[in-house]
Amino acid sequence: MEQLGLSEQEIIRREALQELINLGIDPYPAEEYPVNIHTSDIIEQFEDGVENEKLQNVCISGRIMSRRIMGNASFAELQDSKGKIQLYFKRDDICPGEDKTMYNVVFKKLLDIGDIIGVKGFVFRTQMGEISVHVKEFKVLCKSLRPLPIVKEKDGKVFDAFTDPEQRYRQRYVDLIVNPQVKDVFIKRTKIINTMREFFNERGYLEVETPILQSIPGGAAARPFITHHNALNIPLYLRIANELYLKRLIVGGFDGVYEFAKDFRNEGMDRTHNPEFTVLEIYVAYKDYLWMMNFTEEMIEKIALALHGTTKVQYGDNIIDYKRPFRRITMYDAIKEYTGYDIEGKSEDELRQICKDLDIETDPSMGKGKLIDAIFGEKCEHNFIQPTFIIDYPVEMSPLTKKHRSKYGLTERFELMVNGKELANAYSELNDPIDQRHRFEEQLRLSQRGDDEAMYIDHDFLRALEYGMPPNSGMGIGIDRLTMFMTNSQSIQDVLFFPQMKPEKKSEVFDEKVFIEMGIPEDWAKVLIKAGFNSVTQLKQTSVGKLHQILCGLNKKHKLGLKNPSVDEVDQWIKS
RNA sequence: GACUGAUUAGCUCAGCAGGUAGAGCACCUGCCUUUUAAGCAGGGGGUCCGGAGUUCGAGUCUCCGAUCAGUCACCA
Repeated sequence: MEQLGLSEQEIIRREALQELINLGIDPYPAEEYPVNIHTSDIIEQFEDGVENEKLQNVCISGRIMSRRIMGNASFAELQDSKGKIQLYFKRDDICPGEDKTMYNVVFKKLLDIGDIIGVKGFVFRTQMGEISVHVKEFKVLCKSLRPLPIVKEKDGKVFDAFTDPEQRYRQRYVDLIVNPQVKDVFIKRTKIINTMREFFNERGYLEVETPILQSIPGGAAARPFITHHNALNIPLYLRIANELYLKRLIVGGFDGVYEFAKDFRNEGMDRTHNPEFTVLEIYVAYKDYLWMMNFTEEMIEKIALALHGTTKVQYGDNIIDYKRPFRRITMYDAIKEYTGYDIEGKSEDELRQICKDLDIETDPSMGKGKLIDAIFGEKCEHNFIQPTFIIDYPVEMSPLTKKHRSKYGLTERFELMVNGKELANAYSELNDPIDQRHRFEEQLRLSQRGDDEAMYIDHDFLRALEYGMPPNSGMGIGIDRLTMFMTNSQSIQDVLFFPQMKPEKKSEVFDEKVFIEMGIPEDWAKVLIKAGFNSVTQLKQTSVGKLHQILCGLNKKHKLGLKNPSVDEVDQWIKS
């Protein structure tokens, strides 16, 4: 009965699976396969006319990606984790004796594109000049029951590429199999993280883990995901940031702590936002934001070099140069540069007027900080394509940042802009507990004014500050965005293995029980559903003769092997 | 959440001005012992996203819904 839901090709593959079993071949063997080399190594190491012992006896495994069968000889492409190589199968080499089953039946009939096999043989170059493995023996390692999308390629040109975004993201495993460039992005992503980790570890900073379930979602302003702890009977939030916990560790006496953290924000999704995302946050004691700027530059330059061997990286139409030093400009100068307005010392009302003049929408809940942020966001941010540090943010926008050492009303904060987007954010951290309390209270006032993004007050964090937190500087950088920039990916979905999607539409299963209860045998009930009957009324509206025809037809078509009912029987089913 | 567009075979896509649903690859049968987007000759395969409507007749027109994508809104 199971063939009812399957395509023709899937049925054929299941039949092949059964035939393999009938031949005594285990399509899913348990034992280790003694692979001794990767495809890419073979291609690198092969030299014409050079006797290479290792290549005389290779043992590789992977997935069959294409087959070209030509009578008693065949070619196939095998793909492993590192690449692809062509295989050459010759009937009389595979089957030296009388019995040609392994070639004629197993290889030619029962194997398919997508199957995973292991082969042993020697490396040679074909007349057409392609380095190939001449197969002496092969072994089925895993039978594939679903046909893969077929992607063909010639001279670097790809035909029938598997491009549908929905399928690529939902079935990333398929995407990874047939689109080799995809793998590359994720390898780079890991390389970015490893480069950063090394950079921090070299300096003696400690990688730590802090809570993801928090009772106060602090450290940033964003709507959280809420969950519930049954045993404690309290709400818990998935963290929107880990900043306040890392600072507690600085209070505790560590010189430098960092965490690659999954954060969660219950907000819109688009090309640059996913509800869960990864941020690196690092805090270093006794440093300030000027030090942190140099540190950040050095780190990013190093990443670019590690990935590309150069500081110049293509992103869309632009070439971004991550060579140190990056441009630095204050937020006020940036606003002056792009709007002509000098907002230094302006009151909230004056700022509101400027917004109006600049055609920027405001609402009454917006304080000075938000107004300035709106001007910057609307008029300036997108202009900073090359890496640029925007420094000295207004105090109202930065409730966790130390006041500027010399400029009144500002804080010691920078954001790194690249490609017109925020990439990193850093401060000289506020360690004055009394000031911190005032800032939180100010946030509370904003929230009472209707700003639903103002920060929550975390009293335990304030208590920690009261014990004394050494001066320090912290920096956060979005790993997903950094990966996008470093791999020329235009969508965050391309740098996440499994981007958030709406749940797959479950095919509406009309319960066959309803038919069974009418007295229809279970097998035939399933056939009826296959035939598209989803309700009793629908069934009763169909003439008995037609129904009988449909049922017998499907039975034959799908080779179900059921005994056809008589017209009278069918009549009784729908009469009841 | 709003607007626009997409949804047809396993995959990539055609399909008109309503009239029995098409191609290439994949699949099946046969031929072919160094091919390569292999080739040659045959063949099967579709709830045209779902539902309702208009019509003698809907993949095609109208409405409702689902999913995806893009833009915007939201998002320091």
